[in-house]
Amino acid sequence: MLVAKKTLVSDKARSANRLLASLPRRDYQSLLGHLEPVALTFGEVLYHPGEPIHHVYFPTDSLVSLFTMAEGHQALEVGMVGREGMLGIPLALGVVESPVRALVQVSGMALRMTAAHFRDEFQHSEFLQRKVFRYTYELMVQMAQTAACNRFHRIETRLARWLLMTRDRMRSNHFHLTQDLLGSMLGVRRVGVTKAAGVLRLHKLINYKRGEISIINGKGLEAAACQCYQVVKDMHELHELTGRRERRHALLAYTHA
Amino acid sequence: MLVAKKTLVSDKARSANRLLASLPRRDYQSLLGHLEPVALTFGEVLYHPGEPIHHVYFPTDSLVSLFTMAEGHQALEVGMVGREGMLGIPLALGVVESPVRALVQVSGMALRMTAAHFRDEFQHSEFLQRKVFRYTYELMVQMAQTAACNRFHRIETRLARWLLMTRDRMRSNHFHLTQDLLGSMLGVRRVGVTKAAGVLRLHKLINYKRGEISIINGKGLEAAACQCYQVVKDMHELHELTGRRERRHALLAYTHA
DNA sequence: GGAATAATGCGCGCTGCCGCACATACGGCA
DNA sequence: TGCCGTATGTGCGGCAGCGCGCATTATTCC
Repeated sequence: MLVAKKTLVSDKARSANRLLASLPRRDYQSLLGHLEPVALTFGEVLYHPGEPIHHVYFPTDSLVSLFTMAEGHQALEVGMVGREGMLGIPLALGVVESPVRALVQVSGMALRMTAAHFRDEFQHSEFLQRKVFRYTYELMVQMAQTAACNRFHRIETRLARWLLMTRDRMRSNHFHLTQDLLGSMLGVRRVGVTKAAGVLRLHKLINYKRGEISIINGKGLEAAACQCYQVVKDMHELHELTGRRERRHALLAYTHA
Repeated sequence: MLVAKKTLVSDKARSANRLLASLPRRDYQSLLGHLEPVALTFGEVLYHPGEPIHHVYFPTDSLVSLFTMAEGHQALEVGMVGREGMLGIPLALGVVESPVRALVQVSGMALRMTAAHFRDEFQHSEFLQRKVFRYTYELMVQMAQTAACNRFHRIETRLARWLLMTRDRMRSNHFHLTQDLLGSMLGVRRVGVTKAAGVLRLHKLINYKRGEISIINGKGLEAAACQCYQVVKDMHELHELTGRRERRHALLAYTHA
C-alpha cells in the first residue's frame, strides 16, 4: 500500500487532492520528487499540540480532524481537512509547531512531504504560496463558522452538518465512525449523539449500525443541517471557480441577515 | 485628532503597536509614509462580511472585535485585535474581502494604510511578511481557543477571561462597555451577563456602573477565569521573546492534560 | 424639573444538555 | 456455541442558560 509508482502519484493522486490539482503542471512537477503516498489509518495522530511538524499532508481520500483542548474537558474539533486542503499550515506561516492535535478520522491515502522539503518548495513556488495561503484563509473561515455553530446550534443540526461535510470530503455516503467519537468532535456526550442520530434515522435521513454510518437522503439531511454547512461548502467551491461573483451572493445574503 | 505630525507617528505610535514595533527600523521607515493615524470610535464597523477590505489597521490603544454571524442568531465574537496585532489579515493571504464583521469595541487610535499600499509594502518587506504571518498564526490559535471556551465554559468564567483580555490589550483596568454588548460578544443574553457580572462584583473582583467597568482585583479575576486566558496570553508573549523555550512548557503542560 | 432614553436588575417557566447508571444488541473469537 | 468486548439505547434528576416581560435606576435632552 505504501509503495506506489511515480506515475501513480503524478496522475491519479494529484487530481485526488484539490489543492495539488489546482497547481500549474510546472509547479507540481517540482513537488513531485518529494511527495510520498502514505496510508493514514483511523486513530493515528499526525500532530501533537506544541510539538514540531515533521511532515505536511495532502489527503486524497482520507479525513483528518483538528482538535483544541479545553482545560478539564474533552477535546473539541475546530477544523476538518480532507482532499480540499492540507495539514501543516503553521509551516507556511513560519511556525514549526502545531497548535492542535491532528487526528485521522477516516482511513485513507494522503501524499506527504517532509517539513524541510515543503519549506524549500514553498519558498520557490509562488503558485504554491498562493494556493496554500488561500487555503489558510478558508481554514480560518471554517474555524470561525464552526465556532459559531458549536455555540448556537443544537446537536441534531450540528450532527447533520458534520455528516455532510464528511461526505463531501470523502465523496462517499458511507463511512466508519462510532457515536462516541462523534461526541468528542461535536463536544457533546455520546448519549447526545445517540439521541440526535436516532431522530435523523427516524426521519430516514441516515442509517447506522455499530460504527457504520450511511447517508440515505442527502437532500433531506441538508435540510436538517444548519446553514453553516452551505456557507463553508460554498466557500470551498469558490476556490475551484475562476470567477466567483455569482456564488458570493449566497454568502452575503446570509451573513447580512 | 485625526491630524498628527509624522514624528509622532514614527516615534510614539510605532512603539504603541507591538506588531509594528517588532519590525526592523529600516522596514518600518518604508511603511511610515503610508501610515495614517485615525481615531476609531466605539461602534464603528471597519469591515463588513463579504465586502472588500479598504484599509489595514494597526490598533495602538483601541480594540476591535471580529464577529461571525450564525443563521437566525446574534453574532459571535471569534477574535479580538488590539495593540498586539492588525486588522486585514485576509489581504496577506491574497483575499480581498473580509469574512467577518470588524467592530470597534473600545475607542482609541490606530494607524492605518490603504489595501493597495499594504499589498505593495508586504510584497517587498520580508520582515513584514514574517511578522504578519506569525500574527495570522496567533489569531488562528486565539480563534480555536475561543471556540473551545465558548463551547465548554460557563458565562461567569468566560466573562472574566474577556475582561482580562481587554485589560491586557488596553493596558487599563477601566473601560466603557455595556452588558448588552458583552452579551453579543460571549454569545449569550444580556441577562446572563448581568448575573455573571453580579457574582464577580460580589467577590469584589470588578466594579461597574452603567457601562463603566473596572477591574479591581486582577489576580482574583485571573483565578476566576479559565485557563484559556493564560494559554492565549502566553502565546502572544512568546512573540516578544526571541527565544521561546522556557515559556513553551506552560502551553504544553496544559494542552496535554 | 420633567420626560424620554438607556442601562441594569429580577422573576418564572421551559428546554437542551449533562452526569450517572444500567440495559440491550451486535460481532469476533475461542 | 457461548463468551466477552464494544457499540448503542434508555431513564432520571439536575442545572445552566433561554425567552419573555417588567421593575428600577441613571443619564440625557427639552
